Amino acid sequence: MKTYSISEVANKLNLTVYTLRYYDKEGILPFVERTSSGTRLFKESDIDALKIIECLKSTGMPIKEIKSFIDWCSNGDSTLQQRYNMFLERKAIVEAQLEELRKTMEVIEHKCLYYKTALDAGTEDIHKNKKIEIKN
Amino acid sequence: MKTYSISEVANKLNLTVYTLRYYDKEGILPFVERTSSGTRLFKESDIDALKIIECLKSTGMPIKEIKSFIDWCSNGDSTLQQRYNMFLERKAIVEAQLEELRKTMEVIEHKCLYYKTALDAGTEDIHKNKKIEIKN
DNA sequence: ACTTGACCTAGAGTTAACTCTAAGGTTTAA
DNA sequence: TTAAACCTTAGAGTTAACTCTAGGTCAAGT
Repeated sequence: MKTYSISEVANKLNLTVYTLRYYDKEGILPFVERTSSGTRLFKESDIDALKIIECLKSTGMPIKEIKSFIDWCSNGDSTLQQRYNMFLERKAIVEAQLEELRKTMEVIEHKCLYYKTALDAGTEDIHKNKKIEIKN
Repeated sequence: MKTYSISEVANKLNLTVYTLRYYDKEGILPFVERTSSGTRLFKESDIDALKIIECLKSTGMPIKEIKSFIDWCSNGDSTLQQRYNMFLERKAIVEAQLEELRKTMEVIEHKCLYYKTALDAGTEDIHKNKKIEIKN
């Protein structure tokens, strides 16, 4: 079975070796094996697990909570319900994030138009009588 | 013209008074006026500006960069191009964030299904022969 | 044999964005 | 007039997630 060194994994996943060692220190890489001399050996499945870790991280999940999940994974089928609940919760969080990001996008797009108009007019004053214009 | 105290603004925008004072210290609230005794008085337009600041912050923009924008705003029409460019750049960033968040959502939804199936079966082993099943 | 380059750990340092404390000033209402 | 409930500043403390350094081990190539 093919294995990868820490720097190979870092390259593959766009992380640094420092970050991977930090993750290991925090206990979220308990599955990574070592050579007799102590060098980490990452399996293909370890890289898959790291991709899930990065996915959870991208939802804003703190490393301590990711550790709970990893611990559950190590504890087998008795933790299936917790893991399912965790992903349902994450789903709700990401849905809320998407909704907020869409709102943010609307504001930003509105500002793009605002500044385009101002730039064409040469002055921001073009927007000064906005409310009066709406009235008429 | 109606004005608001720092704690009123904090409540209105779901921030703390500490955060607002920190923003002021960082120089992103130069427009907020004071009473003769030094108490901050927030105008309606200051609250609007804070909403834009929160919008930019939600895109991951660091406060130092937000300060550049606020400084440009203080410098009038000569900075319209910079401000326009900044919002175009932010738009591209938010588009990328939306795209990544959608991908994250797909992974999370997949995991929800995965754990639902495992939970119904009572064991994660139900997923063990996945690749073989696809072959047949 | 020895250099090179990758690996290791422990632990210190960094950064951003708060978050709070201490010490003090002001306003309001009984 | 005095207590409560605000407000102020300077500056220290916190937290998460890295990021790096020092000092050392190990395996491969010349």
